[in-house]
Amino acid sequence: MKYAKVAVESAVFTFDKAFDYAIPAELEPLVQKGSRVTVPFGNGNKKRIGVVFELSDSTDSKRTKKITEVLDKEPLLNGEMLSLAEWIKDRTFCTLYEAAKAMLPTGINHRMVLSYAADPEADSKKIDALEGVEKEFYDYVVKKGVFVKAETVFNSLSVKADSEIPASLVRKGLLLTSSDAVRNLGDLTVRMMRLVQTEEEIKLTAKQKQIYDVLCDVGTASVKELCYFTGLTPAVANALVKNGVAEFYEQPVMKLPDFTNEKGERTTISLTEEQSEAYKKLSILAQSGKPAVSLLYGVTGSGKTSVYMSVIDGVVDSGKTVIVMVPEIGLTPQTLSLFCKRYGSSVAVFHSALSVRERLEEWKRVKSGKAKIVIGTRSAVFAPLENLGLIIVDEEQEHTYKSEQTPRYSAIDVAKYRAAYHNCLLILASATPSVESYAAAQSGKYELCTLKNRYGNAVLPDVLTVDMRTEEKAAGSRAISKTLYDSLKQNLENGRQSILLINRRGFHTFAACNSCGEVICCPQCSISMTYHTANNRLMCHYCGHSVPFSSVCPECGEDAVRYSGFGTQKIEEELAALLPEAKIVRMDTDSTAGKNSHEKLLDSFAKGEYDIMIGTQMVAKGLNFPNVTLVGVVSVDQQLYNDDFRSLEKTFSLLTQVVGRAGRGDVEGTAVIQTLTPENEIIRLAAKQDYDEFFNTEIKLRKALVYPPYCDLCVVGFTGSNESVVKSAANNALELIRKYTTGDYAGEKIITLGPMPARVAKISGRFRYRLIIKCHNTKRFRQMISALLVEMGTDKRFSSVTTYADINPESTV
DNA sequence: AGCACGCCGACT
DNA sequence: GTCGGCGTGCTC
Repeated sequence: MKYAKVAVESAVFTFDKAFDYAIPAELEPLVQKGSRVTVPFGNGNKKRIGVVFELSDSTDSKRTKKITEVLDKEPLLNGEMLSLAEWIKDRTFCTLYEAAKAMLPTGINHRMVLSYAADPEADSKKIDALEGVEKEFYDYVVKKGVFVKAETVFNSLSVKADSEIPASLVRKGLLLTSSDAVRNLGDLTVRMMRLVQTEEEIKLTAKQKQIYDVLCDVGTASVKELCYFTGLTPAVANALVKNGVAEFYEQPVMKLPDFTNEKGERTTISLTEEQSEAYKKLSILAQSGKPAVSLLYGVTGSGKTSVYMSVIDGVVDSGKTVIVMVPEIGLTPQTLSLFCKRYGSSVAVFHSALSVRERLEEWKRVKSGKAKIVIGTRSAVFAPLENLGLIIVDEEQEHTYKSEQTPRYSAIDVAKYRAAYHNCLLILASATPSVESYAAAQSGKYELCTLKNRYGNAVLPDVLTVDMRTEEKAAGSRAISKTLYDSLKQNLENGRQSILLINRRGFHTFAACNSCGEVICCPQCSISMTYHTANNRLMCHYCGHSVPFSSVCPECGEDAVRYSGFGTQKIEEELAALLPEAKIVRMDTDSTAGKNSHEKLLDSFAKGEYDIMIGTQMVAKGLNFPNVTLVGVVSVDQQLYNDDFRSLEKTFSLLTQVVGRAGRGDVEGTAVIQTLTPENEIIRLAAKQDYDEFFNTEIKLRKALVYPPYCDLCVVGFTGSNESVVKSAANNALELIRKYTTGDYAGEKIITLGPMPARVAKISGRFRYRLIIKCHNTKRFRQMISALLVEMGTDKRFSSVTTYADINPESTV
């Protein structure tokens, strides 16, 4: 008998491992390492999906069950990926299956679907005894004559999905169940809605009328948009269609970029002396056949892309493959089209805006060896490329490279793992490297390549810092100073474009009662709600809860609730009033309503169809518009005085990039920064674009206060709906850590802070507490944290609390 | 996390 | 005497 070690889905960290299963003789030729299978698991032998990690001729376990089914003809994960999955489990405290799943495209996932059929051997007395909905349910299944999907029965009979009825019928021996792995595809299209012409008058409910009215106004809209504008659920849309008032139709979502030239066209890249020096250094490292990490530090506008494109040429020519990671692909269409033009169809894009099916197709193109260059966001680091020759991480300081959901991996750490495995070069590129990376480069751990000069004629823009405490505001505006207004107006008159940056975090349009002072908060989260002009509703950005805006205060009953603050929508309104002749476009990262994708908006902005672009941080990054000569930052303070240890670094990086956006062409640019604290050093350094001085001050601070790179941080988080239980769980964990460090883990040098509530203390009704541990991320330390998670996870007192650990999270608040 | 087993109270 | 409440323990 042969055996397989299988990582099983929906296991929990506390008992997760590769479980031994026997391979039945008939499946033996089909079961392979890296393939998915279904297996019976747990007391109920419920069928679950698993991934085969190893094959063996023997087993230590006494009771092995048998693999039921093999789902893949070809293995999905090779040896490298399987060991990488174990490495990720070890470092991020997830289950083996979760780690494996993170490496696969969403479209490839199966889900287990439950179906029912009548048991032919059922006791006829029990059948006769059925009544009501139970009888209806049973009769429906009998009528179908075959196994029928649970979901189908629920929908046709309007039975709720959590109904007890099927379970009871199964218990009585009347129904048989079967669960099957079904491929999770679809999502090729987005569901749109339009009205149908009808002769007859149809009576609509109040809610249906709302959707009807919106449709009358706009003609067509996606169901998602309709729900956003009305605050209703898709159920109301379904009802309208059922009534024959409207109909659904499907519209394809975003397309892959066009490969105008299949083969690609290699235009010559001319490099400056400085660039070609960096290129030579990187090429030697890339061809050395040894693993290496290099930090490519080049000021904004120094042409980092030209340098690493040249390195890629060499690597591709030597028959090897390349991964290029970018922070947020939707906002780098320019980089994207550059790659597609140059390398044609050997480029594959791992793009969050692609449909599930398109993602799967791209993944298969890479897996089959047809595509050799993968460009994409965080998950692109798992691209199934063989023979990797180079990995590039663009804007390496960006937080998007760290996953904040299970598995909580850092794509840069994974890239290091893969670079070591393939003996290849990893390039971390940035204009403002993270303090940790730059320190590593200085200590010689990374190879440092520096580009100090801006490319071509571009010069640093003038930076005006506006003191918002004393500065006069533009007429009728609360957020825009006269200086900024004058600059915008002048720029507009000169026929040039401007970008206005707004920090969204904590800087939204909230609603408060002018009579009693009550701020309208989300009932499930400890956060104030944001006013949206588009649908006149208050929305919670954490859980999505929304209510119509009302000026009557829920607390004191006075008609005195007003909204205020400077959200992007509010700024847009103010600006439109100030500069009525300007064409303004707004870009929100979380705006769901726009019919135009970011890419389209950016494209029309680049073509000059708009004069001013307003947006949140993402507009500051990686864009290159030669006609933009003015950049304004509405307020920098929220970002600067955020109480995370990285807030100075983030502000510096943001400001440097924003300032770098202005004047990339031949015309000198201007940047206007509005702040309440103009004396702040960070603002001065960013205005000068002086990274080195920033680094020198910041690294001293990190050393004095013991923060990375002088230690690692491990956040242990506790969430649950009962605050006092969550709190006592956190206290108990602290006790356990004390016990460990004086016992089994004596000598482990750590500093524990907390427990304290997270800054957003409650999300979706769940309270959040955390411990912050300053530590060194060693195997022994991780073993201690594993032990802690297991002990917390098995303690009955805390069964209602979820405990997790995250090493070096993106933020500690 | 699920899921079943098992040992107590409310009902036929 | 049976149904079903949730406390407890296990998962190859």
